[in-house]
Amino acid sequence: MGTDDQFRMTPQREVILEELERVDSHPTADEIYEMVRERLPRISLGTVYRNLETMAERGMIRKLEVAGRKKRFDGRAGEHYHVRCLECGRVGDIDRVRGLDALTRCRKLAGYQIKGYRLEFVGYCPACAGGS
Amino acid sequence: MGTDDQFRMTPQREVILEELERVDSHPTADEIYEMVRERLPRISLGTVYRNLETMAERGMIRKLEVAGRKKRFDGRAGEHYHVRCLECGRVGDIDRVRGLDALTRCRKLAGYQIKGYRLEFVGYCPACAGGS
DNA sequence: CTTTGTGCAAAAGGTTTGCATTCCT
DNA sequence: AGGAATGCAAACCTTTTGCACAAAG
Repeated sequence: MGTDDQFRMTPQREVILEELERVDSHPTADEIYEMVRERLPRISLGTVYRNLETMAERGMIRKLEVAGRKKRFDGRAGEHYHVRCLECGRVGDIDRVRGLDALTRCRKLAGYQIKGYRLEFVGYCPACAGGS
Repeated sequence: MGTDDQFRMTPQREVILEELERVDSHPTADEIYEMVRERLPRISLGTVYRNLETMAERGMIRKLEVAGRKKRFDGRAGEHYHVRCLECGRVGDIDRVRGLDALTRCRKLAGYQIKGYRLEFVGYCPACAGGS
């Protein structure tokens, strides 16, 4: 009575996971592809996309929902905020901590020069009310 | 010594602007295209894209920096937050008000069932430091 | 032998761009 | 004329998908 199908830890997945955990840059799919390709030259971009998706569904990695054209992925656990560079698009982390406000942390930890923030709530609209 | 080139208020731009101000749904470019097309059947999608971009640069409208695949546009002035429906992708507004916290407002005003939020800071990373 | 994953290449979705033409001024 | 904007179609970039083959249980 397997509710979920079996997941196989293939070499491709192992390497993707390792590379993703090695960096803290929230790479895009094609960046991950390039990183992985140095170790598995024959891997295909399609496989990278498929596996990132699969692993994100299983909670093994995180798919970032940030503004911008390309999707980004993250090997880190735990909730945290992000900082996006207006110039180069780079995305950094900010721990989600109480007590010390995030803006201050941001300046201190990452050296980012903060210009503002975007707050986006998510949930179910009246029409879709299906959420619960 | 014209720093900026001249901007012409063409019928196409007028209609795009009117339609955008008429709704509060933060339409995507193709939704705007459909709306506008009922009044200007011969307008092209390219023109819509170009004009949305141009008008956003001039601050006449706002290009939303929200998560998701398609870009969205907004005819409203003033800063405000957004709510995104996890089911249908609809994007609603929440005024940025002090005193009454946003979560409460969100439930009251829009009837959204809030499941969480995304906070994204923006600024310049150490490498791009050019911001000032 | 059945299921799951892979590589490859084609398709799809969204946006941008080149070019000849039209519209203003 | 001369610059700016338009329509059309082709190009582009990112992501997804179909399919035949390979690998794992």
